[in-house]
Amino acid sequence: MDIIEISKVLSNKTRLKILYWLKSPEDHFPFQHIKGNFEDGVCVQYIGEKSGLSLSTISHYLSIMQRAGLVIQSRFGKYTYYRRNEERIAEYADYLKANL
Amino acid sequence: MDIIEISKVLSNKTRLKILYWLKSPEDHFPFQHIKGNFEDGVCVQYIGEKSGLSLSTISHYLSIMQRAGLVIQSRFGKYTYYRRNEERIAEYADYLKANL
DNA sequence: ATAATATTTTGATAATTATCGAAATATAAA
DNA sequence: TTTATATTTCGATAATTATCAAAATATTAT
Repeated sequence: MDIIEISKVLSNKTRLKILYWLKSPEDHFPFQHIKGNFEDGVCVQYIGEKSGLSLSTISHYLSIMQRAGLVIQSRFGKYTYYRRNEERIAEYADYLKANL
Repeated sequence: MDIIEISKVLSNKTRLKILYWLKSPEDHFPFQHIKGNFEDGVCVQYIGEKSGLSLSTISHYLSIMQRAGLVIQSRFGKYTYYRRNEERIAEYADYLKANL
């Protein structure tokens, strides 16, 4: 469990918001083409639009979030979906509680 | 509970070490002048020496750690002691568990 | 009062992170 | 197989953080 890597991810307002939005995508992302449910998460475009930052920035954010283990990426055709990695997120909080 | 502020503090190896050392000062700081116990924590010099960084850097680190609520400062004469703020630290982990 | 010691603050530069637009990839659609 | 769309990667610059040495403060000891 890399506290430094995860803390860096959490040191940014937009990344925290992304994590929050992905808790309940139905409430935060109005519609999505193709896959009607949110099982696999939300695609990069939508997250980008909602964030107000450029897609390249958001793509980069999501990749460091995934490297840190906080989200899970899955690609379907030309779309990339991201969803929370609930296990890891809970694990991190537990780890801090026990070791910080 | 400011996740960003606290995460920034935790995004640094030396600051994490300080938090760790302060868990059991007796094990990490061999002796201390004047106050024989560690009730009030450890003084800046010792933390500085152990860290290998300059005192000005460590003083600055400790002040942002205190601003974030993770340590408690107390001054006695010309010495400043720092100790962990266990309540806040535990609170933070709980907060992440519930809200991240 | 003066000198010595501990800590903090300031000012500077190096290193890292944020962020964009453009270019490159990947894949689907025509 | 060209074209259009989604995403990622690259290259650049702005903003923030890291870190030091020197100067300024605080307080004790002479």
